[in-house]
Parts: sequence; structure tokens; C-alpha cells
Amino acid sequence: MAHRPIPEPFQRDRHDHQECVSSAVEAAHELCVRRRIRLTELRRRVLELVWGGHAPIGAYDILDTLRGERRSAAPATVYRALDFLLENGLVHRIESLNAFVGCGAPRQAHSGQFLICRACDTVAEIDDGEIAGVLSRNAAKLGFRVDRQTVELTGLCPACADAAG
Amino acid sequence: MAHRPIPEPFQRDRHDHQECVSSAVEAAHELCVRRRIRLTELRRRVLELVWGGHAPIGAYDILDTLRGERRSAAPATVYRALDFLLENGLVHRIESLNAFVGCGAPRQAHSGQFLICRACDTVAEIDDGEIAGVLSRNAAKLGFRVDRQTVELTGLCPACADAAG
DNA sequence: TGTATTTTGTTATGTTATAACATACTATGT
DNA sequence: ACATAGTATGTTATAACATAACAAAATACA
Ligand SMILES: [Zn+2]
Ligand SMILES: [Zn+2]
Ligand SMILES: [Zn+2]
Ligand SMILES: [Zn+2]
Repeated sequence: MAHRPIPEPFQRDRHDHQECVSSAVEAAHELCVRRRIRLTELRRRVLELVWGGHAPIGAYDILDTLRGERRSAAPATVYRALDFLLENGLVHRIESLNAFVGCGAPRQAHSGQFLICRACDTVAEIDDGEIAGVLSRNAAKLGFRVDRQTVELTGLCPACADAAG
Repeated sequence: MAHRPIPEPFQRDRHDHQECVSSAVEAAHELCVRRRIRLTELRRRVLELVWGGHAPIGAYDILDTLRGERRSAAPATVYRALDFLLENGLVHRIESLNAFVGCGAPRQAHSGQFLICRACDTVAEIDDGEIAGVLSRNAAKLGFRVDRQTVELTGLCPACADAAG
């Protein structure tokens, strides 16, 4: 366990990313077994491609890779797989980038908050109860009932902030 | 001054929307004079169209209207005007909808937070220092330096929440 | 007036996402 | 094993959103 609570994605030069991918696939597998839904070969593969790194990836970038492996691949192929993964909380969509990232702690119906480094493109998901709480509470004060929170913070990750001074 | 702090957009059945539009245009005019930038006829008109209501409007919906008035209108016409308005904080982009809303309190470089009613499509911008503070602070704890905050809360506005029970 | 700068016109293209219907696969009960 | 219902994928077409590149016009200002 690291001493400082820097999110793992921002440790990118130091971590074993294959481990990220395989544990994400394993977690997805277990979640699908538990829910009696099917992590098909296509869906598993799209999940792996989303987990190609900790940077968000576009649907058409996924498609480009997939086409080399499966000649029938088309936009709908990718979007259907992504829809499945999104519905089941296995990936998240980054609205401000029209792109997708893997979820490191998959479970149903969570929004998370995203820290997006504009220098290295790394995205870290945090799941900060204080943030979620303030948002729901302050919206509720105005009579607004929140279903879904989109929180995307763009800036510089620790390493890139250091480099920029 | 209303007693309860319900954002004006959620008072939509009770407020004089022409007043919203004209005060937005006037505020834009003053801001442009102050900054010595040009609120051209085109830009003013696009601002008015964005202020057609308190629901977000897509660039191509703006274009459809504009075409009836200016035969040269094309996508670039609209996107260039929107870029100008965005840069100057006169409109905001709702990332989760690929659409735009007018800013009720224009000033440079602010992100705001948006409450988006999924039933009536009304969007209210709030500018909540507590929210902005908690986001910056909690990101900073992880060594992340925030440049820009995207906060979009989808749910039910007071009226629609009442109606839904 | 001449010249630089900004704005708009114009045409083409790039990028992201969905619709609609056909075919194939999987699970389940008999 | 077979029928069948439900789920997943293949396939083709199109919708929706956004930018590039260069020409012409308008504006600022010396
Ligand atoms: Zn990793
Ligand atoms: Zn997550
Ligand atoms: Zn109004
Ligand atoms: Zn604003």
C-alpha cells in the first residue's frame, strides 16, 4: 500500500499496468457471474481495449483496433458493447471528451468524479463521498432532486504539475 | 426578491422570459464595450437564440433558425459565434448534452454548476462557492491542480419532482 | 486612403452516435 | 435432441455534432 494517497493511475510510470487490465477483467467476470449476465468475448475484448491505458479512449479508436481482429466490427458493435459495460458500471463515459475509461471499482449505479490531466491525458476516478454529498445536499436546498452527477475536473496531475513548476 | 432561493429558471411558468433575453443581451453589450470586443449582429442574434429558453439548445437547432434569416448561415457560422460567446463567458456548454445555455451572470473564466431537469429540460446555473471549494480542495489533497470544473447534475427540478411525487 | 486585423462566407470533410432489420447464438423446458 | 424464446451480433444506412481551409468582406486605425 502506498503511503501517500495518490491515485494509482497517476503512478503510471511505476505501476504494472497489465495487472490493472487483468484485475479489471477478472472483476468484470465475477460481477457478471453474480448478476447472471454475459461477459461475451466481444464485451470482454472491448473492456480490455478501454483498459489499454488510463487515458480515455474514443469509440472509433476502439473500433480501429477491433477491425484488425474481427472483420465484422462496425460502430454499432462497439457502441453496443460500451452500452453494456456502462450499464453495468464497468466503464465510465467522460462527457467532456466523448471518450471512455475503465472503472477501477465497478459496482452498480455510481457516478464517480474524474481528474483529467490535460498534459498526459491520464484520468483518475475518485469516489469522494464528501463531494457527492455536498452536490446532492446543495441541490436539494434548491428543491432539485439529483439522479446522476457528472463531475469532471481538468487540470494537471501531480507529475505534470511538478514538471510545469 | 423571492423568499425561497429557487433559481429563476425553475420559476419558468411565472417569469417574464423576454426580460431574461433582453437583460442577457444588454449585459453582453456592456461586457463587450468594456472589453473592447465586438458583439456583432450575428453574435448578438446567436446569443438571443441560445436564450430562446432555459433549455439547452444544440448548434444545429440554432442553425435551423438562423438559416431562415441569413441565407449564408452554415455550421461554421454558428460554431464561430458560439466560440466567441463561450470564450467571453456569455454562454456555457453542457457537455453531457452537446448543447448550450446562456449564462445569467456573465464574467470571465467561470465554470458554474448546472442543474438539468430530465423531465422539462430546464437548466439552472448555480455558482456555488462551497461546491467549487470542496472540488478544488479535495483534488489538491491528491496533488491535482484543477483548471476547469465540469459539474452537471441531472435529475428533477422542484416542479417536476412535485409532479412525480 | 492604405494597410493590417478581424469577421464572415463558402465548400468540404472529419468525428461521434444511432436506427432498423437480418442472422446467429444461448438458455430453458420438454 | 428438439423447439422456442430471449439475447447478442452482423450489416447497411443515416443522423447528429464539429472542424479545416481558404476566399471575400467589413472594420480599425495610422
Ligand atoms: Zn494501470
Ligand atoms: Zn467507477
Ligand atoms: Zn427566462
Ligand atoms: Zn455562467
